[in-house]
Amino acid sequence: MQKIYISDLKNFIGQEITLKGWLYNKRSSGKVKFIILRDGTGYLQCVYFKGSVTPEVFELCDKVTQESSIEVTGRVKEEPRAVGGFELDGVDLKIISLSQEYPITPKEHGIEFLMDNRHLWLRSSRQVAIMKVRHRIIKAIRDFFDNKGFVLMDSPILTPAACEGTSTLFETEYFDLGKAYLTQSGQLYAEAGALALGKVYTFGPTFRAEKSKTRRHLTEFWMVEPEVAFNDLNDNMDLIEEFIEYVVQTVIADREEELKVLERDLTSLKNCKRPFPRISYDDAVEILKKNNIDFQYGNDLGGTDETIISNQFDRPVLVHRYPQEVKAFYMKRDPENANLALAVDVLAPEGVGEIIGGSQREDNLDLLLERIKEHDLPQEAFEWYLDLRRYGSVPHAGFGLGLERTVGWICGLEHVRETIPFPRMIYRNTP
RNA sequence: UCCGCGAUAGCUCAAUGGUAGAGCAUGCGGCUGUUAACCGCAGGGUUGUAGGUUCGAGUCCUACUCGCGGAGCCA
Repeated sequence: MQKIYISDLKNFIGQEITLKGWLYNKRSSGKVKFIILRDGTGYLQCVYFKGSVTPEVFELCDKVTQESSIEVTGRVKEEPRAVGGFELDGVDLKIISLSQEYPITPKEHGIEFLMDNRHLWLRSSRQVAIMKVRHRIIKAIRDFFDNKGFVLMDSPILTPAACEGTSTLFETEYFDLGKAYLTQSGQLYAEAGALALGKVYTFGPTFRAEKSKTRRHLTEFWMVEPEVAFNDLNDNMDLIEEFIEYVVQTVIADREEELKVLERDLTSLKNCKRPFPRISYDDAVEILKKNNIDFQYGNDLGGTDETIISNQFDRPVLVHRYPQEVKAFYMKRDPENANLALAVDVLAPEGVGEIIGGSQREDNLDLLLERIKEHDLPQEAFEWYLDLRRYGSVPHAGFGLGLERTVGWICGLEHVRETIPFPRMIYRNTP
């Protein structure tokens, strides 16, 4: 038998149908019972009148508890008073499994309680909406690169050494080969891919063992990292702009309903069209000074600095050419000023902050060797990476976009912990 | 790691150093159009843990545990 979902109801008006799902909420008014059914595709109010169903069915309406799995049968009609615009005139109700007392009631809860019950919290309408937007963002990201001829080339998750040599990594024993680490970035492998396939992207989980404790940090998060051979910093920024515009515009057009559930004001997101402002690090420092921020030239931009800078603009801003000391060893120096790295960060508006970090890579073997020594990195571990400069090196560039921060921005969420089904944070690895 | 805040009923919270309370949830009753429905009644507590001050501690002090917000670091 063909399964019918709530999202298909417009095709069944006037017909008697059977739907399966869970009881989201119920209300009663003596001789009328209202049961809100959810099935993952939507919500449907089912109405049971005492006069039009058997006494057994009417009694079941009282017995059935929140989140019980149920099967409802009745006639579909349009009903502007009900959620979703449709209503089921119920004739039958079957309980598939009666739920025990459900911990998440239709009232306020604290974040600790909700996080402890994350596996159940995911059933509530807000979380469902977030997961649907997340999925659409992932699809938009993949569509964008696929349509431009990029090849998805996955990078390993277990790696022999730090990619950037700075962050603290999760460590594990790897048979007789000593220690292995959970990757913090697929970028170095993406570079190998770019020199093999021209345009590639990696899209997978990455790990940071930093004891970060802010609304922007997870220990496990997803990152998409495109890498393009023969691209310089400007090409990279062009790609970033086109990419962000595509993802944001596609998602807000295609997930309007979910963003409405999240009460997201779309004004700022609709603004998110090319060209984006591009400012240098020096310009950014000027902005901070004008805002009376005591900022030391040469430092990296902090969270509050980013907020002040991004608040100057009505769409994402690209900040380029940072002091090389605060950036990774593999970034190419600016030929016009060796103190600057050809890096670019993207700061999202509305106080969201950094969502992208990227750069043109150092393609000169000797300079890269110098950088590795300066950063005190073990050269042996990077021999394969250096080979990319020994055998047909080319200018190339790429960037990494943090998926959860992007989801948080588009959904208008305070904290990234709601943007991933099961967040991993410094004080939480359950459920 | 550092700074700040917090822990009381299943959940969210209240309670001048003096008998531990409300809303929601649960159970029972009422209501033929409810929208976190509403109205009435009932059950529900080792106040995070361990010490201390006091005639008396949920409340004051000390330590610990757990969590939350932020900083640093980063996407």
